[in-house]
Amino acid sequence: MILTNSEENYLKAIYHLSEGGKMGVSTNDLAAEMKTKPASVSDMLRKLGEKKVINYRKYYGLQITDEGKKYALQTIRKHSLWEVFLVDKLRFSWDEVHEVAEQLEHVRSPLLIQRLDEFLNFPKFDPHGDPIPDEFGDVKARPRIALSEMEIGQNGQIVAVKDSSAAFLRYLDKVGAYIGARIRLLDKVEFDGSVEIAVEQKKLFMSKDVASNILIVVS
Amino acid sequence: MILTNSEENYLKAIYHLSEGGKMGVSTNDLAAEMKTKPASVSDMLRKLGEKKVINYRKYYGLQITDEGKKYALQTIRKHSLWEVFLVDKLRFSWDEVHEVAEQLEHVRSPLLIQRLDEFLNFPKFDPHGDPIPDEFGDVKARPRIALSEMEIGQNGQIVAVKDSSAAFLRYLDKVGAYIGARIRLLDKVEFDGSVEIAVEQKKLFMSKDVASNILIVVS
DNA sequence: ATATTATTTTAGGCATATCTAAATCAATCC
DNA sequence: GGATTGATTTAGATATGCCTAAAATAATAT
Repeated sequence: MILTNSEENYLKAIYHLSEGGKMGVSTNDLAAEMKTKPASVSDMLRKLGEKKVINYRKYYGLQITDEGKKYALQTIRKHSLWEVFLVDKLRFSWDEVHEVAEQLEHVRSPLLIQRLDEFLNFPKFDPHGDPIPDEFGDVKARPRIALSEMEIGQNGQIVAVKDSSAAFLRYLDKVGAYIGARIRLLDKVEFDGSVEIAVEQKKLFMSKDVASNILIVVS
Repeated sequence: MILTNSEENYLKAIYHLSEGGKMGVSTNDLAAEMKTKPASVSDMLRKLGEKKVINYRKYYGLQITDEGKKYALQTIRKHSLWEVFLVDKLRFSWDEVHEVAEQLEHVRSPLLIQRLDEFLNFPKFDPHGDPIPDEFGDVKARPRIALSEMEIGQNGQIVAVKDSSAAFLRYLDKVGAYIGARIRLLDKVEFDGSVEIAVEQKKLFMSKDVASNILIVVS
């Protein structure tokens, strides 16, 4: 079955939203993610339902099917490989790659992706530290460490927290340390184990207690 | 101004047809080239006329404008660079590249093309031996030699003939030596200067007289 | 010069993908 | 339980790009 570029993009967004959030994906959320209107999303959900890549019951909700996941992972794989190409071979910085990879991911040629993968030496993670699905759609679990265990100069991304108390989350919110935020460990204070980090460019200090409750994927 | 992918493709075809043939481009020819129907071409010509990339008078004919040429050459440049990438870096053979490059050429990112050009070491010719327009749309004139002057083992493409007599053209037609045909010089007979060549894979012998009237671009 | 033929264009439809405005459904609040 | 609110869907438009069938124009043949 052939999906249009637009259908591929929606499916990718649905996959990301349903993995990250765990709960159902709302029409409004999808509209925001796709920078479009809820009415357009409804239209598309009906089509994706007809193509069996999602289970869709109107006014109720949706669920991505195994078939749909396969397509989403395929697209994510292509996107990621192109990002690696742009950064490793064409000297793009990680903030320049997304828009271009968004276009490149829709090029249809299995041979191209196979050869690109080989040319890039079968990378396992994209420039943002996210794992690259293999040709069968299998995703390697990302090795995560506590922020307190990072080395000086290392970069990473917040992927989870151990403590989910409201007080802790309020604090994280205040300093801008949301899930997905980019972290760089600038310095470690040996005396008390506290750390100096940059969260999305913004420098701040953090106690060892806090830092050991934040899980990072290094990139 | 932004052109759609389809508009870019039409413009490229118009450019090629009006360069190669010299005479005006007919709606029918364009339809054949684009594998579509004349009615669709008429529609598109009106749009291209409105966008001032061609001068179009219905039932009369069309002419590509300077603006149009600029866009066509830009697209051809992107196509060619991707072809070089596919062949040089991803080990594609020259007959596998066209369809993929056809998709890649529509990716919009000036930085991408600039960096790709650099990554490929500023190639001047594509894998078919055609010149690659530079970023300003300038095309290097291709150095052409007579078939009789090729070295053994060299490959090239027929680009012109010196003798245009009907008899000569009939002969060329018979052996499949059309403009654009791929040539490989297999052997030269010192005694009479005759050559053994492969024209599009097909082996044949040719007298020095004939061979010196066929112009080749080596690749 | 008129008739035939070939080319080209218009008219009207279909599919994708989007939009705004209106209608419908679900959930929550007295 | 009924009314209000918010989310979602439908209805009706627009734009691209293609199609077939019919009309209009140009080229040619007699």
